[in-house]
Amino acid sequence: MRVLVVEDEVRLAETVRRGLGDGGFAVDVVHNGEDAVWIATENAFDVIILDIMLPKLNGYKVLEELRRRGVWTPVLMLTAKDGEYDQSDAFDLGADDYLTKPFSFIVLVARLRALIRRGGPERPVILTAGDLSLDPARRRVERTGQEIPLTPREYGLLEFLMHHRGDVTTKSEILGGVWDPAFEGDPNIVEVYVRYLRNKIDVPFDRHAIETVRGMGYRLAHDGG
Amino acid sequence: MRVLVVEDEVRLAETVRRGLGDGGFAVDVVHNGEDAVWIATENAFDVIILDIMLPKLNGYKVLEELRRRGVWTPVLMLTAKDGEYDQSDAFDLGADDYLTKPFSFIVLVARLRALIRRGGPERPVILTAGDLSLDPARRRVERTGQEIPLTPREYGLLEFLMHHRGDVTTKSEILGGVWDPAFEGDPNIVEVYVRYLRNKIDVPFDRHAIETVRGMGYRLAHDGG
DNA sequence: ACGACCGCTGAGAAACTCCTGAGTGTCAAG
DNA sequence: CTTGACACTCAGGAGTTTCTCAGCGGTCGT
Repeated sequence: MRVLVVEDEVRLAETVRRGLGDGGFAVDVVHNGEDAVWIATENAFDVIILDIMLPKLNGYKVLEELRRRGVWTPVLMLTAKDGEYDQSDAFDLGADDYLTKPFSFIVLVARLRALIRRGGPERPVILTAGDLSLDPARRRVERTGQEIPLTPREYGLLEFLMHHRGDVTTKSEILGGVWDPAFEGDPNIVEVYVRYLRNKIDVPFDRHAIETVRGMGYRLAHDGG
Repeated sequence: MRVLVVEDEVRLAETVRRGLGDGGFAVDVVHNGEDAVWIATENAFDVIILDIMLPKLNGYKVLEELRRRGVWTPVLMLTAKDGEYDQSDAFDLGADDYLTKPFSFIVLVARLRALIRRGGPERPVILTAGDLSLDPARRRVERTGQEIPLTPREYGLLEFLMHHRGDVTTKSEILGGVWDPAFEGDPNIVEVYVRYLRNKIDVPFDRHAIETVRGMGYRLAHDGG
């Protein structure tokens, strides 16, 4: 689940990044409106958290520009209580939800989930690979109807692989998409989590659902193993 | 897609190198301004990532010097937030885009793609030679729809030959393009890998897809053997 | 035909990648 | 305080890939 956070207050941005990261979201942060338009145009995020007060291009302009460019990713706007803009403006411009600062983190996550669940009409709500299924809205993974409990990291990894199902993804891509983009630890962590996942989702005596492509990365089979 | 990274912070340079490398870019890294001018003048890069704070010759001087020499490769500058230079200076001097450190890797790649796209016509996404096909995005090679698994080196060699398909490429060119430009080992390695490739991609009882041109080098036939 | 050169080949050493089990640190619940 | 869940680190080992090397055979100029 990829989230773009557009927020110029570094402290707040970091808090949100960490919190959502722990919640299993892959978070990218940009600090001004221009970058926001760029990155949101070039990448497919599941939801965008957009502050109004921004350097270079304020939140309303960003939203306007995105919609003009045909980017219909759900947007949750952050409005200040005392701002010059009225909250209802957000809806007028095509925001899908808004939150007044300061906000509770729990509320933020709940609203995000709701937005994602509503989602875009074009995106299938439930990802599947063979008899493996993953429901992003409920963060639930099943094999033949049987729930498989996963930790947040495991879930993040599986969701990432599901999105790229059939393609080889490199360890760096996985690190960038599932861990913090600036993660500087041992890349071996990917191998370790692939193993954890395999232990949970593989069918005994069957081949791995997650195939190792030596020297390249990993690929989740279309038929889920 | 060749990228030159000019960055003196070794850690950051390495991160960028690895990330872009996995993204299918051929990455060269230099750590100071003088080397940057030299290598960028002598080679045809598709885009240059240029840090401002550099030993010997700072980023602005490098850019100035390159333009003076008639090198018009698109340049993306990395500016520090607290630097003495203003970001708008970058545009004045002929930079095509800039990014403020610290930056998100995703943003970097998106900007690069955009720059390259602006710079020239899109390259064909899938390379073919007869019933051989190579998909750079998926790092996947097929013959009549049947996947042929290759090691990273074998893949690199085949991709190189595919790019020069129909032309004779010398052993030195291959060494420079597929191995590290500073490779100092036995050039016989090329012959060895041509053989490995032939064993995997040739059709039995047919002529070699990779033709030997004695005294010159190798040529990949347009019709793939 | 002969020697010099060039590319081909098989074997094996060296380097690397990935897997795995064990262990540390943190945090929250009991 | 203890326990357990989770995220992550680390080191050893198996297997693969990369590279080196030496001998062989074909080709070319003389």
